Amino acid sequence: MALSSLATLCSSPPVSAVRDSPAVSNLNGLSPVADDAAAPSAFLRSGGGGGDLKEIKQLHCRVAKKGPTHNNELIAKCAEVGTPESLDYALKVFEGWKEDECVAGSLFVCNSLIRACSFAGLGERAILVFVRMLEMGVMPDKYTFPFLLSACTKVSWFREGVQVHGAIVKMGFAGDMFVANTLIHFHFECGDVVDGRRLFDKMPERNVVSWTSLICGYSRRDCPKEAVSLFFDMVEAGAVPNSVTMVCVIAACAKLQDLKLGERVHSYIGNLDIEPNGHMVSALVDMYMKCGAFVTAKRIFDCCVERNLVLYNTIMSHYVKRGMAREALAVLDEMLEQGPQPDRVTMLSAISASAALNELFFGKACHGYILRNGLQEKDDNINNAMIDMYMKCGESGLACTIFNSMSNKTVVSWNSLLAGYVKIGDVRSTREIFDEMPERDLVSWNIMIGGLVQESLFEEAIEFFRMMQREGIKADKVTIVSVASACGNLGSLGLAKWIYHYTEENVIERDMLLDTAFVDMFGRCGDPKMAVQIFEKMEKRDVSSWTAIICAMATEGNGKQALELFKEMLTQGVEPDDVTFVGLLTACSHSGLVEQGRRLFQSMEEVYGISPKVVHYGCVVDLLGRAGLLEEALDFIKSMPIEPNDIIWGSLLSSCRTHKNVEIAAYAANRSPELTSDRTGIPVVLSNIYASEGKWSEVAKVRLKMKERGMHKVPGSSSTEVNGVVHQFSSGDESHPEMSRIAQMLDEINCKLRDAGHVPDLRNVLLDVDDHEKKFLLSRHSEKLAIAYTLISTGQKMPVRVVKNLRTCSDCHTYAKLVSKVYDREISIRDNNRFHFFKEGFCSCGDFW
DNA sequence: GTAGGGTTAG
Repeated sequence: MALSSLATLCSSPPVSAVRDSPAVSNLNGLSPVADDAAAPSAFLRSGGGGGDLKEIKQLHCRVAKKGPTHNNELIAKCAEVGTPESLDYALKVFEGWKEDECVAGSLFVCNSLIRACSFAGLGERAILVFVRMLEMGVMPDKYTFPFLLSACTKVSWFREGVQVHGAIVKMGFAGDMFVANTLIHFHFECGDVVDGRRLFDKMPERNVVSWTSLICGYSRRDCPKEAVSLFFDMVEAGAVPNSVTMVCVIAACAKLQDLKLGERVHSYIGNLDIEPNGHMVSALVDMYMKCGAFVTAKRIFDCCVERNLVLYNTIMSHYVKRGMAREALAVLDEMLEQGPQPDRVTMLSAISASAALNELFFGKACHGYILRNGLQEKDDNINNAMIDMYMKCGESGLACTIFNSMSNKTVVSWNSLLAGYVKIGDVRSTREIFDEMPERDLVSWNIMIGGLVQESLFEEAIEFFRMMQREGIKADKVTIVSVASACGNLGSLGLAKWIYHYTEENVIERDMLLDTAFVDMFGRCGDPKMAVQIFEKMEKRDVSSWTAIICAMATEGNGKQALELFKEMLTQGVEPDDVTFVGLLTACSHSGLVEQGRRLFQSMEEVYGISPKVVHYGCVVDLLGRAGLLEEALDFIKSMPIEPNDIIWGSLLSSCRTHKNVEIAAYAANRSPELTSDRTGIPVVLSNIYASEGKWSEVAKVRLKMKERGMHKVPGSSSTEVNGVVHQFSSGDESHPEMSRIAQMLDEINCKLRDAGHVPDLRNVLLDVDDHEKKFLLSRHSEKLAIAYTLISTGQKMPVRVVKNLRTCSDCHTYAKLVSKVYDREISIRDNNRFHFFKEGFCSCGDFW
């Protein structure tokens, strides 16, 4: 942590506003001992201008009786000082001016005053001066208008600007190049691209500023392509770009995120012999960062000795965006030691960095600094960023205090709060805020949908997506990434196809992230062909894209293909991450590739420097257990350097079930920490193992234990989609409206299967009842209900797709195989672990799962 | 005298 920064941030002299701050009481308690002497002087500087105003007043007293000429002197002095106070003072003097006091030189003074107002960003005062000078009969000249118009532009006073434009034309100054240049700028800032361009085209002669205004205008109006192409036109036309032109065109390249183009434009700086300045360095660093050329950007930053505020802010914001929050704070450290005084943009990055690092202490220090310097006044962004920071640091109370104190809550303020509650996982508050919002935009919906997905409320996420459509909000790629994830988790191929077509029909921008989400979605929905098709068409693929396709292969049970893809990924120079290994190990496990799995696990740390997490150990336990190597799996667990969790023991247990090993099962169950927690997986599996071996007294013991702890078994449930409607069945469920037809069908299937030689495996019934009852219960497993319903509700040869919440039992597996043959239907069952594709009596898993 | 870089939420 940047301690010196903290010390400095906390030791600045407080102003009255700090006392009213919600955070301040805490901050005062936390602040290191104030040591003003150690703080950089810039930090202690007060507002400035107070002394100058005193000087102005003294001057006023001295010249008061000397006549009108001296008023000029006084106003010129005010303009020179240029603070709001001094300009107000000038206006007051100006107000008292009488017409006959105007003398030669007054026009010059008025122009200077308007110029000063424009510089200070005080458009209103500039207009006042202009109106007053007209009243007094001081006629403006061509020097009056550029600053007057630019003052209007700066404060977005477009109505007044249009009036000024009228005055310009009436008074005959429209032909002046300087005035025309300002008019171009004004029109572009109004959003009036066409008129701006027309003005440029009509100019009889142009200078570098004319070109630059046009290039800048296009770039800022989100037409960076036109901006860059105009730059080349300009060079072609023989006009010589200067450093301002370069800044504008570099900014346009940054917007395009086109590194090649950026480098080409960069080379002009040397070729045209343009002296590099601070503005240009900042623009270049920003451009290279936005184009992903981090090393080049960093080199330019490091080489620059005279680092100005914007350059620091640029590098800081990019560090934060790239997840390098510590580095961002190190930059702040350097600024506080030697550099320019941090401003509101600096603090926005500092707050973001605090939020990313969960550094509440530092965040509060930033809050204090912001209040002491009044940076939060008139700046909603700062307040919004602080809401975000406090929410991320777990201080929802402080976040709400800031939120409630804001007089001008924008949709962004609401969204920041909303996103904060999503991050804590507080679905109820999120929903309440969402309902309470006076206005919702695309981001609000995206936060809500993303939040529901995060909380595994996939159906609700889809429902919100539909609601969003009904309200006429057009989804973007961020929405679709969340929705695709929801579809993938629901495993509904119909929904997946629908959302995919929605994206194509609505021409929603595709990027690597979205394509990767689609690959993942189709992988999970049992359409690996589609996943591969999308993957192959991708222009750029990162580690997540490769991982998604590897996982798709793993889910399908295509271990060999998964390993092939991994090889290809390495050839293309993409480094695997820990998630990639989850996919690879799962793939090996599902395909019985024990040796390959062992080797991959070994290589994780040795070759790729990735320390295995619990989930990877779980995969290996699964790999060994499924292959029947239960002793080795147990030894492996015993040798783990980290504490095995419920999932590890659960995985071993379920292998014990498959391979009927009661001893190891009992051992594992007793080691599992879950028996003392309130989740149910392990006791259920254990009781199932005892049940399948007919050890009913043991079953009763485990069940009693569960009951005492208030646990209950999660009921098996399967869903299937028929004509776009999802039908849900739970085990033994008779509530479906078409239950009598389903029962009839179940009987028919049972007869046909019996004729085909199928004997129900009654060990799958985990209750102590007679065989007749067992047969009945077995025939009502949820996947069987779903299969039967789909068979009677869909046409011949239509595939049957079932999604199950638990692992499918061995009887249902055999059942599905035979149904696929007897009824000549392709059947897929996605259980909580993988896909099974049944066709002509065989399953894609090769009975290995 | 006109034109320029960095900005919060998904």
